[in-house]
Amino acid sequence: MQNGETNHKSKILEKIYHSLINRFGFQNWWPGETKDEIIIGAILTQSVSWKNVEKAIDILKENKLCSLSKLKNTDQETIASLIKSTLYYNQKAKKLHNFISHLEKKYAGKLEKLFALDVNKLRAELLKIKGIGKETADSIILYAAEKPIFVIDSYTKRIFVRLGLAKDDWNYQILQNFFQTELPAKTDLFQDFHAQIVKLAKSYCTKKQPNCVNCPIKEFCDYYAEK
DNA sequence: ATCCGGTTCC
DNA sequence: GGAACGGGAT
Repeated sequence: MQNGETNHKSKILEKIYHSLINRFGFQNWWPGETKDEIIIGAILTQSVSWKNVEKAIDILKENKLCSLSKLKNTDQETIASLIKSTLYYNQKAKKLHNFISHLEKKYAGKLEKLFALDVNKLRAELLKIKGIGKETADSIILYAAEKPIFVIDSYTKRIFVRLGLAKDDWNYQILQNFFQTELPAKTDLFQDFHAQIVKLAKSYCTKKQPNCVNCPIKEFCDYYAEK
């Protein structure tokens, strides 16, 4: 049985999530896209907005190159030239190749083989690839492999520090443990919760001049209470 | 702590 | 036209 404190936080998280859903509706993230596209998107979106990524994905699609097998046979310079909109295009072209060659070497190029690993092994495996950090690994696991792991990003940290549920010095791992301790390990829930967080961060809980008055979860928020 | 180096918002 | 955006490697 859980102690009172843990149970209390679970309840608050649950209320927060339902308030978000009530305002924004269920966020159907990465619907209808292939696993390849999700992985490519997860790498390309590092440190840039999704707008930049969409442009690059569209161009890759126009060139019939938006799959891992196609990118495998495309040289880095060509890939880089097509994904210019994602800022660090040379690095990212290399990262895409790193992912693909790791998959080739250890999993016969088959995602199903890689994704057959359990969550922890899969994460460790992804983190071996140069260019795949925690957030990218977890995004791939949650949205492409469809296994329950809670994705942390700077939005998550900003929101939950403002709420008063997290401390400013919590690192990625501590933050992730917090969510995974307090929430049931459901893929659907983790996928949508993260999407709701992104939605809130962009629409209300912005870095500068957040729109607290109209925020759907202001009633739970220390930051709002202190204003 | 700095590099990477396009796009968006003011 | 300049700041802000913000993940990963080193």
